[in-house]
Amino acid sequence: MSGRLDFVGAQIKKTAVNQAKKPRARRSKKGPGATIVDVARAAKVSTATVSRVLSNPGKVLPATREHVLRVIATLNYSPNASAKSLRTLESRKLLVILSDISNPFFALILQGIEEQAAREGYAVFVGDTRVELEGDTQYSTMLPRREVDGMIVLSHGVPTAIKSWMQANATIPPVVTAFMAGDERGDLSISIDNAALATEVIEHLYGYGHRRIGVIAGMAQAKQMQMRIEAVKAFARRAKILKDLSIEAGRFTIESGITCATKLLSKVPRPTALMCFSDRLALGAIEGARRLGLAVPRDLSIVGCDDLPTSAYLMPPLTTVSLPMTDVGREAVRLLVARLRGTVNKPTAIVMPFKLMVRGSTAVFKGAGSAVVGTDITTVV
Amino acid sequence: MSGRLDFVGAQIKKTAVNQAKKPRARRSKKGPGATIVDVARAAKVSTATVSRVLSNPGKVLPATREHVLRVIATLNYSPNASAKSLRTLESRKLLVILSDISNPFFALILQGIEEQAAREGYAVFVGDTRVELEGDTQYSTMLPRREVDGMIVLSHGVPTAIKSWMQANATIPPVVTAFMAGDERGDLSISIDNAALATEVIEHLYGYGHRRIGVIAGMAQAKQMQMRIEAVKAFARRAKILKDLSIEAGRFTIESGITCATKLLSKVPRPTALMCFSDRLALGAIEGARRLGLAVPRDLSIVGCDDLPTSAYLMPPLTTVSLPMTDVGREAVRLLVARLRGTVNKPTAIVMPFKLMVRGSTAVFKGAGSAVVGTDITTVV
DNA sequence: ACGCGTAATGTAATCGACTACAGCGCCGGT
DNA sequence: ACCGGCGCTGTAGTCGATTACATTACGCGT
Repeated sequence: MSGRLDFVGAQIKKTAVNQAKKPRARRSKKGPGATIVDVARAAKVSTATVSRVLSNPGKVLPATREHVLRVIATLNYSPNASAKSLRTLESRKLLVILSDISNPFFALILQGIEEQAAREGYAVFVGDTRVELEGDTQYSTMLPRREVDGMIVLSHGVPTAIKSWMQANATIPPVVTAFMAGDERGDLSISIDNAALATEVIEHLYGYGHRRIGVIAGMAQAKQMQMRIEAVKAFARRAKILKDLSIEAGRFTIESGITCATKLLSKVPRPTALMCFSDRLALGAIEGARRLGLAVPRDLSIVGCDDLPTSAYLMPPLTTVSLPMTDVGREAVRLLVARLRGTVNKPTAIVMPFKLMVRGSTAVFKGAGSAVVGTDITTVV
Repeated sequence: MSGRLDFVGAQIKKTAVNQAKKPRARRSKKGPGATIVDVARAAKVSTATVSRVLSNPGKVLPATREHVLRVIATLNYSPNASAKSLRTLESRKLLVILSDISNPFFALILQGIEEQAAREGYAVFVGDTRVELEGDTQYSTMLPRREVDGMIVLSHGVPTAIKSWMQANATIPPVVTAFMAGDERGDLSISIDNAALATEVIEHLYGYGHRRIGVIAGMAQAKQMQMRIEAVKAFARRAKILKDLSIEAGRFTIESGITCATKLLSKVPRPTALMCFSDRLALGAIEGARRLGLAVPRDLSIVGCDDLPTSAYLMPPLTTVSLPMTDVGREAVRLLVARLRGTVNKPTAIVMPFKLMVRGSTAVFKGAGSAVVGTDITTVV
């Protein structure tokens, strides 16, 4: 801190001569790859021509082009990607950071990303931060190192290393956040209206006559979960059921769902409905209820969120909120690529739709401890 | 085809002079990245020293090292990955090819891969071939282009482009196959004993008294599925129930499970048990049975395969075969990295264990059309 | 015949980091 | 005092592809 520049270790010298050039021995038998020089030599053209054949075929005489292509095929040449990106300053690779790839929620987003990226000619890296490992993983260096042209963050926060790197650059960084909220969001974002979502769910439960409602929120520190919680509380306050609202949080796992449900259901009087902020939590909640001898939806209504492909096939089919995971992934790539192309150069927030899917896990509440199984009518698959 | 080398498009000339060197203008204000030259200049050392500070710190005087590190921090320098791999001929990246990332089976393998790769200092690309798109995607060029050092194939086949590239090289290629069987397998493989697996499942059903058994095999053309089918048939032949064995195949989706189950259950006499080659198929089968008014396991026993995290929480909890997806992923990376390091240089096949998890979806068959719900005893969670 | 534009190709600088080799300073031995 | 050796640094060539600029050939108009 108080350090002067007391550095003296290095000495600068001009060293002498430039000895007779003895070019270092070229590796005699190279491994797999033929290089552009090999091709040029074999085809008796210059490397420039070879390069043009591949990236600018119009500028080359058809006869030449075909001849070169034939040589390329013969030598089984494929251009070295590192050399190319070194020269062109772009890698045509994207990085996706997420917290748990084994969670189908993220896997579905990733699928959308991968699909669209492939379509746009980009390859995709996956960085799994394994929850809460947030921040400074090896992945945060990939953007500054130019290993990737851009990145998409699905995790619960933009790594701090990236944030500072972002601030160093005046322009909008090539980073898109998906499913984030508020301050956590980057300049480019794809998200949903978490408040509206949560409101719609609790309205559904309220409309079914539920007044004592429990909320299972995975990872309460995540901003988007806070927004949902706030919305739920706001509704409850308006509906004057705030004192009967209880909230538990943990992680986004089935086990956490069981634990939270168990806690919530041990309250007296017991909640008649649980809203869970993910389908996995809901699955856990159903299991927790089962262990307490409660039947869903007879004794307890449960709502999930995400609408995973399997949720419609649970017993009972899960009432949940369908989120456009795959579309969000695709949209994130579109936005990112637009930014990379320069088409987009100001902050952009895209909000995607959601849809409440009323299925068999919620029912109308009919007074003390009993309910009528509701509405197969509204069921959607 | 009959073409002589009639190519004359290119002319070779020696061109004249080498004009006074006017080095092209260096871009004045560069984007994000400081380069090693900038660091060297700012630190008043050579680029060699900077490079050594980062990759061979022992060879640099501590005072110098710290000084350089300080400059690096100040300039926010991070080395350019392309330049590095161009020089060193390694990228420290791996490619994973799979057929459907949204399938938790693959996602779990990928999780293991990613985790181990990160530990070993490799980053991971995901190539989703979206089933049957097999073969010649953009991903097959990544190895020859040296965009990645190695690859792991989880899909239903090694891309042909890779195969031919592999043959061009004498050595064992840096390619590991996982969950493949027989001829499809590469020189380096991680797999399970599909025959033993299938045999154990059908023995379980047979032991419970089932004689009319249906098999739902996703993607029958995949070698590993054929092996399971063969094993099942072999057992059935020995047990003299071959004529009551029926097999349906489709894809590895819930919908396919429903379809296949519907077909199998419409036979007369109806099978009393279904063995499904994945948990998703099993979930579909349960749904198919439900639609026909059959209760599981009372009217029908169902066995899955994979043991996805959610399967234990279905109603009824699914009897299935637990496969070590995550371990397979980890093991694949270990093997691949060993090959890259040269530790492994001959064909290696690792066989991983599996475990039948008897839960609530199978029951003892008691004569015509009724069964006793079996063995919560054996239930494992 | 001459000049000039244009199309096709070649030449060589360049991207950024790594590293073999060479230079220099210093210490200890004789 | 001199030499050898070791330790730290610097110099410059190299990895492979791209591309600005130079060069040449050729066609066309006057």
